[in-house]
Parts: sequence; structure tokens; C-alpha cells
Amino acid sequence: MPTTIREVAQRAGVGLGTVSRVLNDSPLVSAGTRARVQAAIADLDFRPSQIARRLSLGKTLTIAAIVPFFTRPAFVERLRGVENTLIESEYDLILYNVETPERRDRCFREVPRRERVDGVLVISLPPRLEDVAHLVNADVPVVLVDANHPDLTALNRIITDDVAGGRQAVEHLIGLGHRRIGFIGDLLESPFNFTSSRDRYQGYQQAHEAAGLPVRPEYHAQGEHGRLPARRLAEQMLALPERPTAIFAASDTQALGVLEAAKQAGRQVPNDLAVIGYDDVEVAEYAGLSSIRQQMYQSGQAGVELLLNVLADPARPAECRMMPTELVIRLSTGPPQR
Amino acid sequence: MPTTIREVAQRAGVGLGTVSRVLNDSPLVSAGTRARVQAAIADLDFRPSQIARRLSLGKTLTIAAIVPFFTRPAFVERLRGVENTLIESEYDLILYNVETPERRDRCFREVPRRERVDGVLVISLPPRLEDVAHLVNADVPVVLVDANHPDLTALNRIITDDVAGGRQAVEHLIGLGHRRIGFIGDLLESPFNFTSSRDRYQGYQQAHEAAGLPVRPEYHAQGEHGRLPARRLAEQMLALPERPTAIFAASDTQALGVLEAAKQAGRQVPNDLAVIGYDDVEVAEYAGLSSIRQQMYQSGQAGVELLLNVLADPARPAECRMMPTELVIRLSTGPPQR
DNA sequence: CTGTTAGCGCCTTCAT
DNA sequence: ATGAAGGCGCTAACAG
Repeated sequence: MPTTIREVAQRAGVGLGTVSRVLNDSPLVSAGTRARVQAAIADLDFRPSQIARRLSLGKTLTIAAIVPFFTRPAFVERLRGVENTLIESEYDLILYNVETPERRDRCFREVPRRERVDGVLVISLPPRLEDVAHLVNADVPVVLVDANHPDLTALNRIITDDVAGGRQAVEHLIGLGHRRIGFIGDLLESPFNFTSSRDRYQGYQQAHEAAGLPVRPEYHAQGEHGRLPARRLAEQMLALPERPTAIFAASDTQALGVLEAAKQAGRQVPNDLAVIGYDDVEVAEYAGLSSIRQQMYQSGQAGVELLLNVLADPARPAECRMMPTELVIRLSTGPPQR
Repeated sequence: MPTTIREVAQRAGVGLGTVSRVLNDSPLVSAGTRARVQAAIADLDFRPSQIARRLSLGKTLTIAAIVPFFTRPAFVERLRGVENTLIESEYDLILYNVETPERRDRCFREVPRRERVDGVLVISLPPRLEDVAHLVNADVPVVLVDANHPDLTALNRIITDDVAGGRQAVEHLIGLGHRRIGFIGDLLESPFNFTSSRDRYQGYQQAHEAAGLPVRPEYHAQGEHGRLPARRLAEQMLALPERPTAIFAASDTQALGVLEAAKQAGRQVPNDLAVIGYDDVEVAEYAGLSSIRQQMYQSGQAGVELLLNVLADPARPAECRMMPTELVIRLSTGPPQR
């Protein structure tokens, strides 16, 4: 049997209301009794029951994170930011891992309910139009992290500007003098509706237009996410009669595949081929890979902070916070060989 | 205001005990009233408050997972098994990520308490001797997954036999005809007391003894976990006057570093150098890397099952379940060149 | 079979 | 400043 507040009260010779006040740092307790109560708490090794506390407060003190977290390192990194921030608060983090569209739908439908959690973080999982209504009308606040959509204006969210990031990457290459730049990204259609690759390609297009360069379809390849598929695509692209002098990959994972393809084809990086990735995950540094850094950890953190703010002030209007991206230049990019 | 059981009762024209029975699938309800109640529940879109339920039941219906989950893919994979299994049950999964020894100690001390959770899974985090007492005497059951120690007999756990796995790997190499076999592993001392590398090396030694081969200290290198450190160590080892014809790396990540070192040194794999890793993570297949497969996902699953069993029958004696390992032969191992 | 009642442990008025 | 009392929503034991 766990100790209860009542036993503490008895032992300290006070009423149980007083114990509750001490527990909740109420100023309405004299120093003396506070000390007595604290002594009793220590003696009995008492910890208040979270459950009872929750029932009484009418809050679950729990936040759910819905994450497709095993597919890519970037998702895990965001979750890491969430976990580390939430641990400082009084909220518990409960986890829903989404690996199938069915599971995603079920989570969107069943998780954001007041009888389960106080708030929900949706990480890197863009809701579809039909989900938006659910999420907006959910009886608990929802914050999206790394998920954007033009129709989401009613939802709180932390986004990164993938279009700008893609532009940044390609402007870097163009600035170095490249004129034939390949893009290797994910399939544009995925069951999870991931938009990042698409948006980064849009940035690619914008940079080309701004520089007056043509966007050539043979320089755009898409495939399953992963190093190996990207490697295959890069091999094909490097075998083109007029091969690109630089390749922008939609993720570092894919950029690694491109590096392998270059080595395979006997191309020196960056002289024969400049390569830039996206995300700046840990291996990018090892691999000397230029990349676009996203503040993934910080975006998780920002998501939690936003959610806690909404929890504290439910009337607060929906907010969209943009995380900046940063160009990180390493050894894999340089001017084209002449 | 969320709907309550009371309103449902009113609407269905029954007592609230009956509603509770319907919710809990009690057979003591006539088909007619059950239908009426269910209709009322549907009309009101009623979901029972988990919190109230928990307080009443005296259970948190929550299980904590303590995981160092961002450091290595193998940990995440185990967590994945945990999550996917637990989702089928009525328990919520709450997450504690451990990245520092301080945090680990705090988790071991504060998490396994009845007022917080019903049970705890400790994943890939070997407790130290002083922690064992805490965990054994904790007022909720604890199951270790992928954490072993001779002194842990009082704790429920799912382990993999890293010694046997290491032996298996090295026996494979010896069977192929190798006599000079290097080992590259983690630092034997780590703040988290990870034992896997040490155990795998022990298997290495056993295989050597069984085959009557000498264990040569210059063939044993240890360094930080990671591809790059392993690569450096392998480069040194390959520069030895009498270099090994095969290398067993304590993880696939490190084996990838060894492969890079071999390529760097102009050694053909497997002809000039056979390489075998451990874990059989996803990239092993891409890389054509022979490895020792661990059932990581299944070990998480098994941990949950064991914990649920203990929860159902607290008197059940502590159990230690061993997960098998499996030799996976790919392109990176073959007989030595003569 | 079904309605009623008494807690589960805590927080929060309301008096004092 | 503090004690007493009511209630959070549900389950389970007890009558009927």
C-alpha cells in the first residue's frame, strides 16, 4: 500500500489540507508547520499519487507524441528534443509510433481526446485535409512539428521552410559556378504525404529560375528514401551524356548514396562532382558532407514550449513558428572543374 | 466538459453500475439493457475517463520504458518492438530517454514507483550493483531487456548471449580457415557499463581457445563506438607487420568502418580481408556484410510479454529468457587468400 | 440481473 | 494559517 496524504497529516499532526498545501507550494502555510509536514513526508518516503492528483485536477498531466520515428534519424532527433524538454515539466510523455497509414489514422482519431491526454504533438506527419477537422476540433490542443500544409492555418505548428532550404542549397551550388545541377529526392507520392522532398525540389526550381537556368527533367530523379536507392539514381544520372557537375540530395542519407555513386564512377568529390545534402545529421560531419542544417532538436523543443503555452492559455490564437535553416559548407562542395 | 458515466446512465434509464458493467464487458447484463446502454454511449460519444478508471482500479495502466534510445539503432529497434506490442494492450507507454549517467541514476531511482507506473522496462541499460537493490525492491515489477549481469538473478530479463554470438562469429571465420583474426570493439569501460562489446570479445577468446589459436593482444583494438573510430583502428591494425586476414567488429556500424579501412588500404573484401559485424542492422544487408543477427524487435516484444505476465501474476519467480543469435553470411566473409 | 453505496487519494473551497 | 468537507469519474461490493 502506498502511503497517503492522510497518514502524512496524522504523523505531522495537521489536517490533510495542510499537507496538500505544502505539496503544492502554497504560501498559506507557516514555516513551522511546513517543516513538520516535510519531515513527515521524508520519514514516510511519501510521494503523492499522480493518478489521484490528476483526477482531482481534471487533467491527465500527459502529452502524447505521434511520431513515425523509426524511419529516419531526423524524426528521432526531433523526438529527442521533445523528450528532453518535457522532462523538465510535470507532464509525462506517452508515445505513439506510426508505421502505417492505418495506424496514423487511428492515432489522429483516438489520441487527441481529453480523457486520455492534455495535448498532442504530431511530429513529421502531415495530416491530410480530412484529418485537419479532427485535429482542430479535438478537445485538446494539438501542435504539429515539422508538418505543414497551406490549409493548416488553424493549427499550431513549428515548421521549417524546406523551400527556402532547398533554394539555399542550390544557390550555394550556383554561386560556386555550377550550371548543371541534379536533384535526387524521395518519391513525390508517399502514403504519409511527406512534403519535405517536394518542397526542397521547389526551392531547387526557384533558385534555377532566379538565376535564369533551365530546369531539366533528366536532372530530377526520385526514388524510395534510403542510401542505396539514391545511389542507383545517382549512378544513372552520372551516366547521362551531359552529366551534372553537382547534385543536391533531399537528405543526407541520400547524399551518402550519391557520394558512393561518385566514388564508384571514379568521380572526385568535389572536383568532378559537388554534393550537398540536407538535415545535417551526425554522419554528415564525418563524411565531410555539405548540408542544410535544420534545427531538429530545437524544433521538438519549440513544439513542446508552444504546446505548454497553449495549455496555459487555451484561448491563444494558433501560431506558426518557422525554424531557420543554415548552410553548412564542408568538403563535398566546390567550384566545378573547368 | 467530458461526458460522464452518470449522464449515460440517465439517458439509458439505468443505474450507473450497469453502465460500468457494460463498459467492462461484464456478463451480468441482459442483452436488452446492454443494447440501450451502448446506444446511449454512442449517442453521447462517451469515452470513460482513464484517470478515474485508474484511480478506482488502483493501477496506472502505464508502463515506463527507460532507454538510451538515441545512441544506436539497435536500441531504437528494441523500443519499436516494445511499442508495437504494448499498443495491443490497455497499457500506455511512457518514455524516459537516458543520455547521461546522471539521468540514468535518476530514472532508476524515481521511475519504478507505484504512484507513477505499473511496471518498468529497462532497455539496453545494464544497472550497476548499487542499482540492483533499488530495482529488485522497487514496488513495481521491472524487466530488463538486453541487459545482463551475473548479479541480476533476482531480476526478470530478456538477454541475448553476446558471448555465444561472438564465438559464433569467430568460429565462422576460423572455419573458413582464418588464423589471424582481429577484433575491433567499444571501449571496455563506458559510463553506461555496456557489456555487449566485452562479451563478444569473450566469445572471440573462447573460439580461439577451443581452436587452439593464440589470442594476440595486437589484434584487439577498442575505441569509441562509431564508424569512424573503428575505421581508424582498422587502419592501424591493417598496417601491422603481420596483419590479420579477418576482422570481427563488435557492431555493424564499426564493421562499416572496417570495410572503409580495407578499401582505403587497397585490400579486397573478402579475399584480402574477411569482415564480420554484429547486430544485422538494416545497412548490413545493403553493404553485403556478414553479421550476427539479433532479434532486437522480438526482444522488445518478449520484454513486454514478460512484464505483462508478471503484472498478471506478481508472485511469479524471476525469469531470464535468452534470445537466440543467428549467423548471417553475406559477401564480406570468405576463406583467406593463400 | 440491476440500482445503490462506499471508497480510490488528492485538491479546493469554506469556515474558523 | 489551518481543519473539515465535498467532489473529481469510475469500479466493485452489497442489497435487492
